[in-house]
Amino acid sequence: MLVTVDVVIFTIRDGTLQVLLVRRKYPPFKERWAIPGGFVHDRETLEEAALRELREETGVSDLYIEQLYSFGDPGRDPRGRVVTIAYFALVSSARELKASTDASEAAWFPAGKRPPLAFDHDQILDAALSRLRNKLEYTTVGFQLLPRAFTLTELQRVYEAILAKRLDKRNFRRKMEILKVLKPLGDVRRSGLKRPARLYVMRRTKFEL
Amino acid sequence: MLVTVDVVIFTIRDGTLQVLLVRRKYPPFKERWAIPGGFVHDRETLEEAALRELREETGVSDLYIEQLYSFGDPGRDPRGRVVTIAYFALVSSARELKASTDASEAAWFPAGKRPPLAFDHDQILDAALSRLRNKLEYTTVGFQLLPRAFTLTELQRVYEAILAKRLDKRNFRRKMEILKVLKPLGDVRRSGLKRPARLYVMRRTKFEL
DNA sequence: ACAAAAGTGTTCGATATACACCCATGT
DNA sequence: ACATGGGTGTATATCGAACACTTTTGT
Repeated sequence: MLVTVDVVIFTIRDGTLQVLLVRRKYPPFKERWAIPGGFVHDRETLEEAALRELREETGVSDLYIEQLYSFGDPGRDPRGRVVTIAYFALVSSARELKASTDASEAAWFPAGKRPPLAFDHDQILDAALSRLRNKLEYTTVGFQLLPRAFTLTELQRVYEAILAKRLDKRNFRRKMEILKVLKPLGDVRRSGLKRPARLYVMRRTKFEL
Repeated sequence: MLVTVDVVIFTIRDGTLQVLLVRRKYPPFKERWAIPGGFVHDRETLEEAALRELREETGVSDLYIEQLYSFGDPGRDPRGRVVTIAYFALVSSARELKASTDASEAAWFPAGKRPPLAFDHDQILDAALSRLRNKLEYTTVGFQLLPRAFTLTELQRVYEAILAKRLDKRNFRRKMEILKVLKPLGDVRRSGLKRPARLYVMRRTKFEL
């Protein structure tokens, strides 16, 4: 029986939640877009395999990753029995990513507006999305999508992009304050023609996440 | 690479949350207790495999089951690379279970007071316990541990056994009322020398769980 | 009559939501 | 001076936690 890992890689681009997909070059599902993934090697843990796939696709390695769910219906891959352990990962929007992999065409798609995917990858992506939305509410995963230093408005835009709804600025800021994870940097970001915004970094907390 | 399913089977016995373990007859971990499990067959889904293991161990088949997490560290099984998809299942305390399997010795242990287990099964069991406790708070999984008809006190005892703490009777009943999942049966249970308790069944809701 | 478990409301603090105006900056 | 996004507080509704007495039955 074959075991693979598939990694749903999210980032924020242009203010929307986007997911990295690769275009398949061979059958089955030739030319269809799919979630990046590959076989688990003999001496690596499942998470190491997921991190390796991630690094191969994006070039980055130190980031948030979490096991999502395992999919193994017979027939999900027409070539044979393949069980996949799905992971999801969050990449900071500041990271410079390998433009497109040597081996395969890769591109970012808005998570909600994407082409139909190969295999059961639509199902996997939906599971990742709903897990991400859930965790956003009771953890600090959202911070993983931003660069080290960020403004409160940027953070709020991340939440809004993921939840796909507008949030109240004052309530949002109060909630963040209660979490006690924001450390003011004293510094500001001047982004052009308006009042500069204070910068924050995430305080390392043992809990949350 | 080998793929197995392991199933953490919970029930309520003597007012405590118990888990079904089997004693291993062969190395590795000969004589140690372990979570029941086995290989995934070629033409069955992962969940079907988990249900089959469950039926083989307990003789029951229509019950609550849910995928928990996958464990696949190299070295978790000294015989070779084995990835296991862990499930957890809830068996109603009313069910008559096969006393002990033909093939292997099986027994119930209090979930909190159990012997050290084979492989990484302690880790799996801990994960199952914390998942169960979590889900208890925002779903109706707890009902799965009771027979079809039950009293409110019985239901409260289930919650208390799982959370390992006492709950307030009035607050508990109000919470159940808000859930709108209790259908009064009109009938009562006379259990001896005291006031009879009203019986309820769970109303089938599409949501929850 | 009494022992034993069933059943029932109210108060209070904490948390979540709705809502509008002034501030600092660059041009 | 004005346009732009940054920043701030209060009032109300909702939810969870604490808490004690009366009712129904069998003996």
